[in-house]
Amino acid sequence: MATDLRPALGGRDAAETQRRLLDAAERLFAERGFMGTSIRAVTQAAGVSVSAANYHFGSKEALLAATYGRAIIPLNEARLARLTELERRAGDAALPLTDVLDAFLRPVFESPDDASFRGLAGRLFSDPPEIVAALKQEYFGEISERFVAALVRALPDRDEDEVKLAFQFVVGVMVHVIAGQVETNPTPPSSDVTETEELLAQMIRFAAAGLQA
Amino acid sequence: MATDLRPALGGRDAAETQRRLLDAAERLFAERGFMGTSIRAVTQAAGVSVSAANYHFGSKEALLAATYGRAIIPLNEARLARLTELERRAGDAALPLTDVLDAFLRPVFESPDDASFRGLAGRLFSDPPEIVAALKQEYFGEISERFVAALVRALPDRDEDEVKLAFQFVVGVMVHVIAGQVETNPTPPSSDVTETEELLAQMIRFAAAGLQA
DNA sequence: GTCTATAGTTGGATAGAC
DNA sequence: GTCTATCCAACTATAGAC
Repeated sequence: MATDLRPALGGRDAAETQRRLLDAAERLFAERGFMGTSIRAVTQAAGVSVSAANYHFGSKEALLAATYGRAIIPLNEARLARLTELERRAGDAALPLTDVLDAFLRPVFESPDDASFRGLAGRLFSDPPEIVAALKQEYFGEISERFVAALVRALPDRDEDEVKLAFQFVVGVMVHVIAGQVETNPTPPSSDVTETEELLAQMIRFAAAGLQA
Repeated sequence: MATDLRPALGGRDAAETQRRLLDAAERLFAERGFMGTSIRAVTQAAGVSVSAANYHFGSKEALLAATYGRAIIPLNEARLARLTELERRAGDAALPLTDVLDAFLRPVFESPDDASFRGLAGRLFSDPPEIVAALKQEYFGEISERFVAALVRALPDRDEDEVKLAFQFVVGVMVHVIAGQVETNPTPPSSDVTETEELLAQMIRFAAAGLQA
């Protein structure tokens, strides 16, 4: 069934090969970082040949860039859509602080099925700068500016430089969580979704209090 | 002058070679991570031969362990000394929250002259687990337990699991800052020391508010 | 204690057959 | 479009001279 028409010639479908490579790359780059991940490890996990990766993406760095593109563009679109909707509803009034934080954090935690792509976002802050600086600017620069501006609007009485600094603290919390460094103590009857929801609520509460302090 | 008696035979002093290696390793492991740093890069920066590193430390992983030992043991001693003094002064009363946070954070930011060793602590949370898990337990396990207990004592009305979680958020903020990911906007007449002091004060204020929320 | 030289792997990338 | 085979550079670690 489905649309799995194999090409008449040669091996697998090209799109399928690329998808498998990106899936494996996403997981491995997230878990082990760029320097800790070899092309061979990615291709082996994807079940394709080493040269397939170079054919489809050109280089290891280009594979990383493609991996970020696929994972983070939808995430950032979700963030900006939520923020835009908040701004529309608020009109000229101050933005509600916890809603702004929710718009920033929630898409990170509820997007895809598995957690691997979350760690990838964290690597923007720990992989060597010459590898990820451009990607960080591309995928986090605008987001950062938009949300800082929103937080300044949500906290009209606070000094702007202090809000900027506190936003970076919030990013630190987020990165730490998505890097898998936070152990939760789930209260016994707890599904994955309620656990995630609880963690998100705690992060927002922590961040909101810190921003208001 | 001084006690720089060169050994009668052979090249340089062994202790001096080790010091140079540890200095270079500290900086490079901090900046580029374990996988991103080659022994050759370390020995070249230290001005010694490749084999000197293996002779003195045995392997790349052992060099990393030695680097952590030299950098973090004094740091943790300072943290625990401050905490113990706080507990002594408080007697049976609740511990003052901001003082506990100060005891945890201040030694990280005022210890050595240069910033390289700070980043090393951050690598405990971003280098591949099979490399740093044991080091993280060794150099952060006890510290973490002691400070969580102190924070629980400082916040007797708060749920213990929530305090544990919030402590991990504080660690996230700290790691983000020591990893060099936070840009400060220093108000013009600002020396390094007042800038650091200001950053520390902001972190403590942010963390204290989040913990109390 | 330090060096040069080298062994033995593993890495990224490419050529050429199919 | 995919594969096998290969090149070449860089790596960790060690052997052996001094």
